[in-house]
Amino acid sequence: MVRVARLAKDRDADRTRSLILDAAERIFARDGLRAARTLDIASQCHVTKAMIHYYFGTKEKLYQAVLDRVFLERIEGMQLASLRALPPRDALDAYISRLFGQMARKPHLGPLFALENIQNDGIYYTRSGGEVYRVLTNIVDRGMAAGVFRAMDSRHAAIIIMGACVHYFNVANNVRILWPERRHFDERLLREHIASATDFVSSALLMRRVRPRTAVHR
Amino acid sequence: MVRVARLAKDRDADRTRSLILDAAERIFARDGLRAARTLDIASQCHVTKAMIHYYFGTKEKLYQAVLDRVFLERIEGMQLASLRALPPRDALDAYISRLFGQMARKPHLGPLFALENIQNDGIYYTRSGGEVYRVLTNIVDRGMAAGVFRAMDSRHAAIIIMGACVHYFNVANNVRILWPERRHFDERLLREHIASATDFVSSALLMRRVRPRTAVHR
DNA sequence: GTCTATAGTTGGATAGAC
DNA sequence: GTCTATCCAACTATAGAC
Repeated sequence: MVRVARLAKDRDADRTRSLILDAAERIFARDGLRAARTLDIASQCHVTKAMIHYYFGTKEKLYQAVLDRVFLERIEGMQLASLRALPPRDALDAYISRLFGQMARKPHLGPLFALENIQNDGIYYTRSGGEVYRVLTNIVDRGMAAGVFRAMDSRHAAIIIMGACVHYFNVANNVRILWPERRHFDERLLREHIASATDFVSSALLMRRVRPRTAVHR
Repeated sequence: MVRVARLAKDRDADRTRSLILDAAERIFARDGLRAARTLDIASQCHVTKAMIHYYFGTKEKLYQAVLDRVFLERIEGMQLASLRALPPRDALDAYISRLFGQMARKPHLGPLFALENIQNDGIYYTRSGGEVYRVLTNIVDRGMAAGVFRAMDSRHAAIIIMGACVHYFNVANNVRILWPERRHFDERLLREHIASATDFVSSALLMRRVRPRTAVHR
């Protein structure tokens, strides 16, 4: 190691802390808590491992801090309280739109939550993360009561809708399965997915009149 | 360690090999390749770590063997070739039904594939795993051509449908978010999910005539 | 606040007896 | 084919200089 101590004027506790959180968020979103390496996190943001322990104590506490931060961001970004007040169709549209707004800004959030659910049963997030699901359940229930959504179990509906929206991000690094001509995550594909998923969910839920087709083969 | 060498008559290479694969499948489905511990796998099936290396060489090769096996099971269980021959609606029903048949038998398959996609970009599975998606794409394309499915990009549709079906298994260990009265994965919930998801996907895709509602509030 | 150096532990893999 | 014992690399976390 030839690196020299950073100049005093370049030291900034808030900035360093936030850089570590940003890097940790990306690394944890790929590796999960157990497989993530503090060295990977440190070198991604050009600090030393010691800094992680100086600011966060342990890897586990850093992980908790990461989830606490994204949880706050999500709660603010989704504006859940306001959704409960909107009429069901508008609330559904707004819910999905805000959800995708967040995922578009940070495509790794899907994997981060997926790993947390699978590997840790959501114990680092669930504390109050369930609100995101419960608001969606509420929207579906109100839509059914108002007669604008088809009848179905709203809790299953919430999980299915969420899956329809977020699965894309879990397979995003592997899209060459379906798009061999593309090797990586792509801005245009993302926009297409958002449009498709929004449309898909609406079609599944909405009671709607369809203009009769001329040719129906079965 | 007080355990004594197993009696010669109780030695069975095929059985041991298969026990290791079973245990590894479960552990990898929770931890992923990197975080999985060979000691965990070994103790789950009451053999020693040494046996894993005797039969499979390295942890990575064991992981590959696990994915190769589930890949074969899936290909056989899905009977993909036959699906290409069915009319679109029947093919879609059969596809989803067979998919859920496999997931019901092994609920950890969802997490196993999710981790593989997120953490390894599918490189241990994709070799030919894309066929499962491509058949679904083909079904959707044929359904649109026949006028029985709504118009949409079939590749996005495939990803969305898959997400609607499998997300449930990723959050299954965390269902107390929505069902506080239940603490664990549950047989009845699974059946409900299968029914809901099947219905959801059909409603989203099918061109159908809906009988007019009497009261529509917006 | 940031660095280097290192302690302490875990875990993948191997050697060799039975 | 299965076991015990052990090697060694990788990793988290700490100590202490600047």
